[in-house]
Amino acid sequence: MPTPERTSLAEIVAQAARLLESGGPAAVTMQAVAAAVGVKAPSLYKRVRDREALLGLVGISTADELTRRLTDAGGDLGELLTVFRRFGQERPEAFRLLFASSIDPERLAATSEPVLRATAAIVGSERALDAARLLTSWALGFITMELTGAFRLGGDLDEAFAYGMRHIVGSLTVDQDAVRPAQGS
Amino acid sequence: MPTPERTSLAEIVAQAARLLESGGPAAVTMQAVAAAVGVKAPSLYKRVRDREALLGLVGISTADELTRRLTDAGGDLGELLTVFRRFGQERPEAFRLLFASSIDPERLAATSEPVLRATAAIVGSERALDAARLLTSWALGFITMELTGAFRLGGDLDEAFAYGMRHIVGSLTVDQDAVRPAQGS
DNA sequence: ACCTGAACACCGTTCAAGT
DNA sequence: ACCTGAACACCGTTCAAGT
Repeated sequence: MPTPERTSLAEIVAQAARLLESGGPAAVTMQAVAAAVGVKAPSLYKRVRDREALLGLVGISTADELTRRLTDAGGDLGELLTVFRRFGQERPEAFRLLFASSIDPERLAATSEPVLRATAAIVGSERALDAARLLTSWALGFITMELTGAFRLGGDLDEAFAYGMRHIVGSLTVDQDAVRPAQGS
Repeated sequence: MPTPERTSLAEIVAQAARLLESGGPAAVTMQAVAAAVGVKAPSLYKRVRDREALLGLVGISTADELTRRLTDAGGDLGELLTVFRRFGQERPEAFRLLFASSIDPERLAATSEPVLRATAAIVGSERALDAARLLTSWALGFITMELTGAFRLGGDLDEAFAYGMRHIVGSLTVDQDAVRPAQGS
């Protein structure tokens, strides 16, 4: 005789994400997730293959949320970069998970899309991919170091972010091969 | 009556690093490390506070190794970036650990030193820190995405790296405030 | 002074048994 | 058809007892 469902996959993923953000990956135990959705641990395996798959689903939902924010941000490159950074600050654990685990290529492509459109408008579709990778790499590295606390030599981080943004975006609007190097200091 | 030492802290850290690289963080169990150095798990606690502290020591030794390579690389910025990338490719797990966990600020300062010297020579000591952060962020992000396999939209990664390097290094030799934007595509 | 077996708490996962 | 208790393997860590 059928038993009524006491939870859902969506709720499981949501609670796992909540536990991740509040206590890091170690806090996402199957028992803690089960308790959060009002069920015992073995029941989770009806909806999820194992813990790794569950974390993968959290990663996917994180990617989708980021995609939504980027899409809503409009086409300005500075705006996109700022939204990206703010997302990392608001959900540091989810952000780390997203770029630590490997995500489904199609989801990632969707996340890249707003950035690609913005770079295409500046450097043309030919160079849009390289430019998007330049921007994404820099922002990812900056946010990672900011979250890890690797920026400990002092200085204003907001200013450092603006400095980087100015230089990176600026470099796209210049034909690098035509730039004559300035003298030192 | 004293018992002769059957291992050493250095050997423990070395074996932990070896296990990390060959099987990821999950392979670094206290039992596996103990077996690798010829001892039982409880004995490790004579030399290491707990597993987390052991991984911290692996991180420190990784930072020191990276510092050594960067110092030996000379002062050319492109050379430094290439050495950085190669290190990530050779020791992906150690690289990930290094930038995931938080490392002792002094060790990190030592690692930054070669980069800071190189940027100071180009933009002056005033802006050396911001410039070093720009370069390090970009390289860290690029390597992270390369290792995770996030670059799946095709294209030549060596070329993408060279593209980024050209633009980032190039942007340092230009006064961004004086650059007039080019028109789109 | 270092090493170990035994023990404990905790976790992921499986499965037979319940409804 | 979903849920659970019981069980298993495995892990980190502690500690009394060995040498």
